[in-house]
Amino acid sequence: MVTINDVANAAGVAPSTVSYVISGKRSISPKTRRLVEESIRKLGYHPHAGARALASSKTNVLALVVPLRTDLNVAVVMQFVASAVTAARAHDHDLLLLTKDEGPAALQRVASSAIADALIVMDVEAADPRVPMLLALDRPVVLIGVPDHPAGLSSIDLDFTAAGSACVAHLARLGHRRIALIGPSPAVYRRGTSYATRFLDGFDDAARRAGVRAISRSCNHSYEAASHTLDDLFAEEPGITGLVVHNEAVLPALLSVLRNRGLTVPGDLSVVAVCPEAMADQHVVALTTVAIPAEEVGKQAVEMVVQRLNGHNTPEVRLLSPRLTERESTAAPHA
Amino acid sequence: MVTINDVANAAGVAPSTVSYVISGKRSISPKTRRLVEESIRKLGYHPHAGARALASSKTNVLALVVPLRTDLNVAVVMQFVASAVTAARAHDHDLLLLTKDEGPAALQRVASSAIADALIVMDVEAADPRVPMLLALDRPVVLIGVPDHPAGLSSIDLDFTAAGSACVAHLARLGHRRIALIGPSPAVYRRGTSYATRFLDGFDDAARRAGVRAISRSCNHSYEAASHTLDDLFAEEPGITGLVVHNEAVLPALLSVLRNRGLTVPGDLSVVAVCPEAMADQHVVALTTVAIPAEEVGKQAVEMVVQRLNGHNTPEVRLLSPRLTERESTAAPHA
DNA sequence: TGACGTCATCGATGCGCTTCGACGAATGCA
DNA sequence: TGCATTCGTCGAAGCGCATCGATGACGTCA
Repeated sequence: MVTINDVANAAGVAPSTVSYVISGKRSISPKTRRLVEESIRKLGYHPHAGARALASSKTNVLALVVPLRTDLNVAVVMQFVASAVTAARAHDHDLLLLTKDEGPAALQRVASSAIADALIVMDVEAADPRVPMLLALDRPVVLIGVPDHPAGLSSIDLDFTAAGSACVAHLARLGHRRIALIGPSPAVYRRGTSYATRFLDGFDDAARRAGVRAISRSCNHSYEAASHTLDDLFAEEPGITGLVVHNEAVLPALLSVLRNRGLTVPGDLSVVAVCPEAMADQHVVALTTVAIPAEEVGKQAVEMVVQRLNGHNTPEVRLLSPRLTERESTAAPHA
Repeated sequence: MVTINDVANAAGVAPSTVSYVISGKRSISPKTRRLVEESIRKLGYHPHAGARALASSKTNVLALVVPLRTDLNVAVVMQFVASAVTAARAHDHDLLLLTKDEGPAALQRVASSAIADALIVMDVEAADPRVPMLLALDRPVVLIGVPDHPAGLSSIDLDFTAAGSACVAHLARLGHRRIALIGPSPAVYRRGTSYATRFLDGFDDAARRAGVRAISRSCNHSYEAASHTLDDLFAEEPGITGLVVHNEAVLPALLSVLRNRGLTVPGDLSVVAVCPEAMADQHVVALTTVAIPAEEVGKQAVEMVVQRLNGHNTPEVRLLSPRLTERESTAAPHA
């Protein structure tokens, strides 16, 4: 292994000088800098991460806690992770992957062992058992999703309440008076994932304000489930002309069901989907969507956490404003 | 921070004794062991990862290089990562996430800085530029996917050649004489990802052996693309009665297209899909599949790498046998 | 009873790095 | 010319741990 001493010898300087060349924490004459940098390159020197962590109490690693269920959100989670790792590298950090399944103990472990400098936690629930422990961790933490009591933690998420409202507002503006929400699977509600209820709140609220009749159902993402949910909705409220789908996974199945029943979109039924932008064009008819800005969230999460590592010490809650993009799946209802 | 010295003091023993209690590398009297373990628990001691890495030259971290394009394979990649991280934890290792985009330099960096003990590299291409560097790395490496010249590297993958053959064999056995393959997107072939061509080889080969007329097309995963590809195939070979789909992402769109054209599955057309088992039931008709055993691959990849870390030093190429599960989407063709 | 082996524990050393205080040389100003 | 600064560099200390050789205590066997 090439050490800082090897570099120092090769360059004819002291090891500490090499260190200062690398960190830039003291001024170095152009001549020595050049000498050292050449030796580094020539020897292919890379500082030993462990030694560095030991001496400086910094690992340059961020821990990312991800829900690795394969049943849900896959595309969204993936987008998020991708942008987070990119952003982290841009700030000279690596990403350590933890799963939600490992529970609070894993967070404790990673923090106490100085494996990571900070944590980013996805899929936070309304009353998340991890929150109190994260507070006690004395390392920067950023949550994706907003718990009921964020206390001193930073968090970031799409403003799902506003998103719910935006969908209703759009349909109402087009003239729809009876609409329905197809929400996430019952499991999501059961887990208390707060985005589901926040969206529903925004949906109901906007419907009330707009004087629109609105009902909702949660729905699994099989073809069967989509079909049953639709039956339920039309049974309760036969005159539905607008559908809000807050469940990316069921979209393909749902659109198939509609087609099989001879219902055209947007002719018979307008559809607004809450999903990643990229998913809008993967269907027969391009979908009007409220985008889930997974990339933006990932990037900002990393940046918030890096800021806090740099001493910026005020917790902050960021809610990104929803953006509704009108495409072909919504139109005014038949008179 | 709680150090090994704190524990030693609390327990009234030497630091080295604490170390031996933890590692089990020397015998310890039951009494001291109890004392030490209690102190560890009471103080909430976790060994400092950096210090440990420095002293022992082991990080207990595995680097996982993932293709984080969101356009492709998302579900498969996700499954794989999930099982890898679980398996890694089972062997007391953490997972560091690297993206393919970072290129060979990132691998170099991670290895030279002693950030990770070993590497697992996904989405390996036939002539992968990373292979030579990985060889020079002097750390265990396991590849997911098989390059043309695996040289001294271990690798694991589904036996895609056999998978291609299995699909053809199944359709041939049912009596189909004209079949088509809808393959991955052109981008995949362009990148030289070897599983695509291996599958195609197996497909062609089996068709020849079975005396079946077989053609193939690559296909993007939009609705449009699916529709065009289908046109192409039927233009070239009007009598097609069996379809092999080696492209998870296009499945929903493809099935929609078929339905819209009034083609029933398996009545007019039998469909065999190559995709994760979990995806088989997400469609109107449960799909006959050759499973992509992402979980198994992830788990075994980790286990191979851990074995090599434990001194088991022979590179090994594992090809998992395909498993075809017959469901509702295949049947004998109309006479 | 003495020589010897085993078991449990200790102390010292070093892993590779960052950081702090110290120090000589070059520079400023009077 | 002399003194105070500033600049660039060095050496030493210490981060928390694993590991090796050494050391006693104890038991065994002759």
